Amino acid sequence: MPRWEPDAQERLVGAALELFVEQGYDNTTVAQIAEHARLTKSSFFRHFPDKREVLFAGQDIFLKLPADAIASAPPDAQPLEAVGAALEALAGVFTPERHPFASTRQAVIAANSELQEREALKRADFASAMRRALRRRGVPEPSATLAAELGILAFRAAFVRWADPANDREFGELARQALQELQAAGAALTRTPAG
Amino acid sequence: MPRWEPDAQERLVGAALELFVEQGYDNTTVAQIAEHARLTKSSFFRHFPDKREVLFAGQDIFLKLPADAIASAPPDAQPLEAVGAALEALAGVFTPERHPFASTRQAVIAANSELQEREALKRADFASAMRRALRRRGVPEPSATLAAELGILAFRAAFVRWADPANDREFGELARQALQELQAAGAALTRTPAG
DNA sequence: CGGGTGATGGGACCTAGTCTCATCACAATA
DNA sequence: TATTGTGATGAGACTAGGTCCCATCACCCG
Repeated sequence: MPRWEPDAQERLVGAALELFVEQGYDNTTVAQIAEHARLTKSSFFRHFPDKREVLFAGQDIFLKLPADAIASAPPDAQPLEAVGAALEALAGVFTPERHPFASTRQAVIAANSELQEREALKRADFASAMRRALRRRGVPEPSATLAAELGILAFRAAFVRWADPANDREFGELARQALQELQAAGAALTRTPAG
Repeated sequence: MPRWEPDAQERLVGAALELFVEQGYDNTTVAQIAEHARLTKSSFFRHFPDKREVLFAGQDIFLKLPADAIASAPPDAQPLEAVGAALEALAGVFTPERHPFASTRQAVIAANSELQEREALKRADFASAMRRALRRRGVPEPSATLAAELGILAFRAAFVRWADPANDREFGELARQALQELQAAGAALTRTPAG
């Protein structure tokens, strides 16, 4: 039995998303979000370091799951195979139930450059985590960085397709496909060296 | 004869960098920067939309120069050749005179995540500009995105090497080399398809 | 029943950023 | 010389994000 009304953080996230959709990110104050979650501004900042973070709660798994997947890939797996495993490790995050939330959230982010800025930083951290995991496998530079960035590109493409309202395919499958498409494009690009 | 003391923007940038180095980005207020440039807080925000932007003044050329270079590349040039031309178009920006400023600035950014966030966004805009320029040449997706991102990776690697105090090589040359290294790594990665 | 513990409320405080209005330095013109 | 226009600046009020500190409250444990 919780001491106070439970799930404060989830309430804040829900209230924030709701208000952002209704009246926009800029026109919503932290005090409003907190109020709608039956909390105060003080408590909001106990749960999130700043206003933007309320839309990036729990994103730490994007650092841990893929890195673990890369670390535990077969020793003889190629870098891009490990990256593929990293993306598939995230399939559990993108379930059909979370589809409405994810697409709404993405629409809010797309409407605000402050949020896109934060998202860009998160992606950079994501890429960095995969890069480090690949380095630990002995993948040299610049291959590790390149493979990690290919993973990010595949992730972005897969997410866009997954978030489409008409989509009914599973994220891991979309990610695998996106990675293969990038691989094919990369092979085409590097087949005829530039310079 | 200028009406007021000239070069207000340059004075603000100089004052900001100086203060950021001395006492850190967080511990420096906009009012302090303005004061050191013999201006007021009001004027600061007339020259820059926010505090971070003072370190990204004039970065618009990173959108225009590369895009123009890609647009004016020979019609039969491969995507990565166009990207190479885009990076070389920036050589004029990275002159030896700007070396001290650039490396100091980069050290300040490296010490503050708020600034890294802004830099990540700028890089995304940079990549997007190159991607669009490639699309206008008829390069299909995902090749355009991939080539643009390879350009960003090459740019980052080249900049790090150029900014090294011991470096005496020209930026365009470093960029070309970085791009070729990435190309080689990409060929190695895609030689043995994953999955 | 009294003392921890952790989440919360409340409010003071600082600074980034916006907005409005007055002022100033100079140019152009009469 | 006087007038008027223009663009950059100064000044100050105001909002909101974010920090900090302290009191309070709900519950657990001894």
